[in-house]
Amino acid sequence: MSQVAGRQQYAAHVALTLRQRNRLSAIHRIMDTAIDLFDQRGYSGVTIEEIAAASGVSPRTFYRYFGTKEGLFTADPYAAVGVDLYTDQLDLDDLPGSLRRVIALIGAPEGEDHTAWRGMRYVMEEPSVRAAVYASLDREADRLTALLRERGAGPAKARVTARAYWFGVYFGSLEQWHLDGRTRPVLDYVDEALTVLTGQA
Amino acid sequence: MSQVAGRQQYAAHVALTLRQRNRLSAIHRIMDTAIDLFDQRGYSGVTIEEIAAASGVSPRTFYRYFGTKEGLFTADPYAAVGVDLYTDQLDLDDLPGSLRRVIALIGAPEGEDHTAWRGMRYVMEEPSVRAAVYASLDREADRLTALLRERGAGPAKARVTARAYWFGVYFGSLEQWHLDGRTRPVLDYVDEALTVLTGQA
DNA sequence: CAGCAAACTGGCAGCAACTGTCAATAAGGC
DNA sequence: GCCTTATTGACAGTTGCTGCCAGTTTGCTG
Repeated sequence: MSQVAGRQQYAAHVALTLRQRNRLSAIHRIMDTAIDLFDQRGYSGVTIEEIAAASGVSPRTFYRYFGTKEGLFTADPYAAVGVDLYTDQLDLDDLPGSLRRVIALIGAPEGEDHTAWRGMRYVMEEPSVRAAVYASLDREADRLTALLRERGAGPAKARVTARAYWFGVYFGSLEQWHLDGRTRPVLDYVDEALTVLTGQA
Repeated sequence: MSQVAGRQQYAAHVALTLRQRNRLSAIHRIMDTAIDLFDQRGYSGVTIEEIAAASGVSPRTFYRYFGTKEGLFTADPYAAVGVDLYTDQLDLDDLPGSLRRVIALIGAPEGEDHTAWRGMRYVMEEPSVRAAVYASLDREADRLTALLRERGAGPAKARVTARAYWFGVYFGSLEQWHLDGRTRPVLDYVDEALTVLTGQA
């Protein structure tokens, strides 16, 4: 989820210490600054040193926050604060519904300039970023596989289902939506994709 | 296909020029040497400079052949010779059968030491290698999506199906097989995974 | 078989991503 | 207001990767 559009403003209702608030605002500032620069000069045309300088932070700190350059797109600011948006929405008996809720929660699809979706272009078009997002999907699929197994699903069923949902339906829907120019609502694409898997029209 | 175990001996029946033969043997030599070194000191414990030196090749040439360090695991030696093993096996009206043929063709699963499967460990366990393999799957899924669309499938159906097959069934099966210690035949896992998608027991 | 164009290789220089270390600084409990 | 502890910045160093050019090998052609 957050790996594709992980820069949100929800969940401000958690009590945060000053350090955490500073950290969080720095993270958001760096993310915005970075995408501004990318929009100007392209992803590979911007160095981390530049991003750090423009954000008023040392390069070393950038790495502490994001780990890698691609981490800008996969880091979930709220994970550091202990908020797990994904698990809250998960219902193992209703994966389609869970997926719809996660997508809906990420942000309103209308509005090309919605800050949450500005990074989508790079996720889809920049190979290294795309690869990093896939690694996130991989981890999520692993988590889901384990949960399904706890519920009694066989290894094959659990693994294939989890991967089909995350890589096929989730990412596939977002990609198709992006390729179509983001005109129709994302949820339409998700619904279409879900019927392919579940088989019912 | 080849991205997971792309170091085979099949297709020696193609007429090759001296340059191509030299290139091919160098590629195989480098791959073998590299995995030997990895087995000794771990993936990140070996530098490309060392691999090149041990293979009797300049580092620059390594990059010309493989592009990246992970390219060792995703490069298909036979693509350079114009052999497309995948397309030959593809039947759009029988994706399950196509997948079984591709897996069967990669190599006999028996024999832990079969040279084709030595790299599997790194594909599964080394994050950067895994990511590179995912990028390969991504490309294959794209190809398959386009082919399915040409056959009249809708965008959602084509995209979700292609991704579910490559990421879910193909990679999922190999992973499960690897996790289980490579005891039962791979094709058993593929069959199990296929029934999850197609729905029939 | 000689000669030539093309492909290939190696070495060098350089950039940028990333990491370990340690001193300096800021935050939060007492 | 102090003292512990987490967080940051600066520095130096390693490694993956690329552009460039000169030297060599290959394989076609007259």
